[in-house]
Amino acid sequence: MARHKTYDCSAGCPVSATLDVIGGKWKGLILYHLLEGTLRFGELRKRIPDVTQRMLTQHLRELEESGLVHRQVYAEVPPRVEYSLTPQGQTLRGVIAALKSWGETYLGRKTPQQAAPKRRLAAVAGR
Amino acid sequence: MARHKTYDCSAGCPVSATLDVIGGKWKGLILYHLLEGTLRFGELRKRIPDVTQRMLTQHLRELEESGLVHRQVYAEVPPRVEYSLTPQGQTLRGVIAALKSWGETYLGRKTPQQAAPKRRLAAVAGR
DNA sequence: CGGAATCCCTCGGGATACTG
DNA sequence: CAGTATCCCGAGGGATTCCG
Repeated sequence: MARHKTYDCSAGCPVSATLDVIGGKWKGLILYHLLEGTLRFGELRKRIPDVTQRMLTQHLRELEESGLVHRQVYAEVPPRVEYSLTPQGQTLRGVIAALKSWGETYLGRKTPQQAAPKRRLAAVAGR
Repeated sequence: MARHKTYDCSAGCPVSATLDVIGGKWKGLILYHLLEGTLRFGELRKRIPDVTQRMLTQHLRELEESGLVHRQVYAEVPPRVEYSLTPQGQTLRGVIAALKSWGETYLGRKTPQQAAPKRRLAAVAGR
């Protein structure tokens, strides 16, 4: 999103800024897996089965532009490209951990499907 | 309408699950502001200047469906609707705090602008 | 005041094919 | 293996208007 979305409340809302950086459809997963160590392009694909190669490439590029991911190309045949987190990327560990932790609790809690709040007869109250 | 994304790696990736819930364009901000207390619709709009009423309503609905936000309607004239976090929504405090904290550091650090890693070596295609 | 309903356009992102 | 390049569609989201 680095260059697409343009709500530049960049200066005012760090919360959004962070979400903008890690909020892509697959960025959270990519970062999560890279936190465990360096991975080749193909390895990332295996770990994130549903991502298309196009999206994986694109998101990796954006993460690279954001300074979170390092891309190491080896001049070999066949080609080899390894992705790893930059020092700055490593600082996301706590954030990702928080997201994961909360997500686990959330998923576990809502499993039974929380009946949709029927708003047609909205709850009314006086005061 | 507009159910959020539906990549149901729901079981496998809590990180994505969380991002799916708070990753909307304005959800982070909405949650952030609601963490400070109950707010009326109009008050939220003022705090998030760039959001349109349509998007604000839509995102609030999704957050409500996710069980994070409570919507309290008062049968008055003129109408009054107050939004607040549910107990479950409150559990996001730590997550939002982490996002905010990281974002502040990130924004501060990248200010000098980390020149794009131009790999325009063989790249010819422009547009 | 706080929406709901319409219109409409952008662009995220999937599928597929080709390449160094 | 690790990408690029195209095509293309549907969701996301802005602006505007109408309503209880």
